[in-house]
Amino acid sequence: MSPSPKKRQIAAIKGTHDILPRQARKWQRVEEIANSLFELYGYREIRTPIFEATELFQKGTGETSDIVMKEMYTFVDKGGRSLTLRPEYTPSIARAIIEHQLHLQPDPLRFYFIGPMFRYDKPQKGRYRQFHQMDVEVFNEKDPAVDAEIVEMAARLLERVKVKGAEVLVNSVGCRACRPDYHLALRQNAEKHRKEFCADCQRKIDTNPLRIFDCKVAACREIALGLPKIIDYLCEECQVHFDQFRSYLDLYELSYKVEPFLVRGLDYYTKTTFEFVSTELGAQDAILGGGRYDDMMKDFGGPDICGIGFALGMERLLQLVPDEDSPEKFVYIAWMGDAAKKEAVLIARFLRLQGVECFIEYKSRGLGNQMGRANKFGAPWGVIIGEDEVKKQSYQLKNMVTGEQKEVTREKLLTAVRND
RNA sequence: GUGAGUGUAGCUCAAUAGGUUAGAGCACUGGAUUGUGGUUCCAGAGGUUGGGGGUUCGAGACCCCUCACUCACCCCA
Repeated sequence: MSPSPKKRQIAAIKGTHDILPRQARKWQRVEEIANSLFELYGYREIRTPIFEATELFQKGTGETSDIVMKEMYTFVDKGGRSLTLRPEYTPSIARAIIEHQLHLQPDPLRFYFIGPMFRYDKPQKGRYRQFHQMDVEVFNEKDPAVDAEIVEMAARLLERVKVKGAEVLVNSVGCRACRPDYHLALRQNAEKHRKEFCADCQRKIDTNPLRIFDCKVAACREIALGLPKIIDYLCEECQVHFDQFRSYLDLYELSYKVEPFLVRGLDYYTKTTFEFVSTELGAQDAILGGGRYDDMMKDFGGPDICGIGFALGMERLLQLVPDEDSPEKFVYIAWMGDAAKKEAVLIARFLRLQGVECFIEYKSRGLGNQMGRANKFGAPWGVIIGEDEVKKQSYQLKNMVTGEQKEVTREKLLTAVRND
């Protein structure tokens, strides 16, 4: 036969990452903080499938958005259905509400979720193909007070996970009544400067003039400053909404910046939009972004209820969350000989039943070796079990920090370890 | 999708101008010490130099392709 084929190492696919135990511990910490905070505000977790009908995102996220046009993981299943791994979460929640008629139930329509999203982007710092978002959504609350509430909640979250220096940007993008007028004015105005813009911006004049504000070319920025601002074109309703939103932010004593050029990338946003940015993240500087989407449910053929929410990038957030080395709290059980091994297993079972974390290894090793491992793993306690201990039914308990050691019964062992 | 840069042990990095068997520190395994850890000493294991092809007497180094990562564009969380 031909020479055996070379083994090719199978690696995690592009844009995906393993979250190894040390890192996972940090994820858990942040997730727990987030979950309990959201619950505190009356939000409840909702979990939906990781893939949906492709059509859901085409309609919900928007046919013209980059996400739908070029970034979706879409495939056909064996039944011939076109499915898509969710690139964002909002359409899934909207779908679930309509499907289960959640708006007719007595529960509040406030939801949160943490999980993976998928976009076929070119990976770079802060941007991955499988990434994770925290998602928060409120439905059927028109009042601008709720807009401010979720911004405040987001700010509290960052505070609790000790992220410093994030800036809060807010804006209003108007509604279906006032946005067309603004678009027209913007386009006409930009048209006057067409020759002065970069090639990209010239194209944007025709496709999506709002995007001109995102351009980083100095000349374009210069011109952009003189272009009309959405703020000056808001209809009465949107203007009042925005003013009240701001007054509630002031009530919360939250510092923020009105960023008239803040444009959210998805088509469905109306009125309030906001974004938290950090200068420490590089080009992908948005930690979270969100806004109001008052027309989405109706457009889905569902009830005419409004919505507002935000998505937060976990990978980006975790870059900013300081590491915390929480001390280990487990008991390392060292044993010598077969009789002691069985005794060690029983002691481990006993302690675990009592809610004490313990660690036991089954490979026969010298005591010095075992103490060395206990130390290396950071165990604050070591228990030593040999033939004598089995006979006496009492064990050597060693404090790995002070080096003190004493003989204890099973019950004394438990109380000593617990009271530490 | 576009452009630029970088890939050597698990990690951080060496290897004169292309020249023998690719080295070091940390980490890992074992021993000194078979009932006592952190220090020390000794030893071991670990690499087709990201992968493939080419130039050459000879390639970790040079050329081409490819893959991955990084940074930026684009876009977004």
